[in-house]
Amino acid sequence: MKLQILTKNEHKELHNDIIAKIRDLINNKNLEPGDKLPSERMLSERFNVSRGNVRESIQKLEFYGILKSKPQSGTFVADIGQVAMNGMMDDILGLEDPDFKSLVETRILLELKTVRLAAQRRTDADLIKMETALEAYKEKVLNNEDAVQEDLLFHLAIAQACRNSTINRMMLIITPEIINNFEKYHVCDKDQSLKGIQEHQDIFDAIKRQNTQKAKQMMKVHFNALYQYCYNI
Amino acid sequence: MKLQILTKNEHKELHNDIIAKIRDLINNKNLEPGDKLPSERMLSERFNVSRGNVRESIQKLEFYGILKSKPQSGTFVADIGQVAMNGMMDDILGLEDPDFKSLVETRILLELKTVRLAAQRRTDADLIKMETALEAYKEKVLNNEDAVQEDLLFHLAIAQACRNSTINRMMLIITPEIINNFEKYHVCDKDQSLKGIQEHQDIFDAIKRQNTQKAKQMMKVHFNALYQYCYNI
DNA sequence: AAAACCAATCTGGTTAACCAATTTTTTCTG
DNA sequence: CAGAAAAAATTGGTTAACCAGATTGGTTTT
Repeated sequence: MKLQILTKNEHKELHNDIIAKIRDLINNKNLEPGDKLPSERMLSERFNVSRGNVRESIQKLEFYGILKSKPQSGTFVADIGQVAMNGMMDDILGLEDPDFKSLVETRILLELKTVRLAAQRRTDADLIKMETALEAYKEKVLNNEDAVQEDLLFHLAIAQACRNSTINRMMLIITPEIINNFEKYHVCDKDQSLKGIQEHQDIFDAIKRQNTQKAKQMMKVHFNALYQYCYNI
Repeated sequence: MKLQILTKNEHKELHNDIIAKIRDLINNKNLEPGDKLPSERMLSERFNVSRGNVRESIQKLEFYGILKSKPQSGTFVADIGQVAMNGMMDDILGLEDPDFKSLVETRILLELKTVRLAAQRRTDADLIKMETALEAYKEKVLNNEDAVQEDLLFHLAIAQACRNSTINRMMLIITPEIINNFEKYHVCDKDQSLKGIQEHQDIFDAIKRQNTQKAKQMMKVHFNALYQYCYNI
């Protein structure tokens, strides 16, 4: 086989192509939950791609819970049934790259929840972490320095305090994508930062006093500018 | 080097170990955004692990937006700054496996949003997809068959209609994990399924009439049993 | 006849060798 | 000496070879 280095897009297309072929294979062979897929070598030969590519696609399907690999044994169809499998496969293949609006919409949704949960569940250690991040943010802003990182860390500290590992993971996933878009669209400015100090302080105080309503309300205020901006792109 | 096959847990530990070492390296060498990391070969030698392990760790850090690989050139620190980088690294290293409660909590949060957005934004094509899934669900339940898959597909159809690729992606991530836990804890039963038909119908009707308030309310009702169950584990 | 055992085979996991694009260094030329 | 051209070294991407554990089918033993 000819060696060829792929661009990110070509790579993704090949990837999706293999995933679609695996789906068709499962359907054609009527493989049911628990059944074993042909070996990676057989698949790579049948699809006329390298074994590495097959492995990568299988790993993605494992990430989404559709397949399960067992070492030295084989790759198996997970227990989610044919109908669900096909539905999820279509979803996975149709996944678009996230746009800025959907990112912001999701971030606001998540953070309005994390701040409420954090107000309920925060420990003393969480408070210290948040306060540290808040002080670092203040110092940067008052020195007229860029404080995007410290802003971010304060929000991540809240997410950690909400004691929900799934939400926490999702915040981690969207955070870098948000940052990249922020830089691309130049969302931040100095005036915002000064207002931000008070807003961050209000949020922190509400969490400290375990006032869930107030915490959510203050977070809403904090996101107001971003919300407006996002919906006027 | 001795060959050794790792269990999933050992694999994860090695992985986190390498990530921590990369973080320390960036800090010690004071690498700033845009700077180049040592090559994969150098890292694998320095950390005394295989190059494949290093590659895998780098790919994870790329997923979270901390590093960027450029083919035939090198791996670079992303533009998020040292403070943010350290904060996110700690978060990534501290990520726990998702527990059932956090999954359900997150699913309810996401779906109360998707149903509202779907009611606003659904197209005719979305309606058809949802109705198809709904009819399949009805048929299964009325025939006294297991309908977990069809249930799931209806909810995924709503998620697609919400026109938010990020939320959609997150629904896809947690869905298989939810299913696995459902099976483990035997959440579903027959009585729920019969009630489920009416609840699904109510949700669908509200989305069709674009009644956002009603849609959210009906989804809340639909999740009530799950919510109670989850908080009493 | 059933159970225990063993070796050949098959599997996913792992490593090492190889490739092509890029970057750096050297050499050549004006 | 400066600049261009060429060659050597470096890099991430890719493929192929190898490994250890699991499976399987046949054989032996009880």
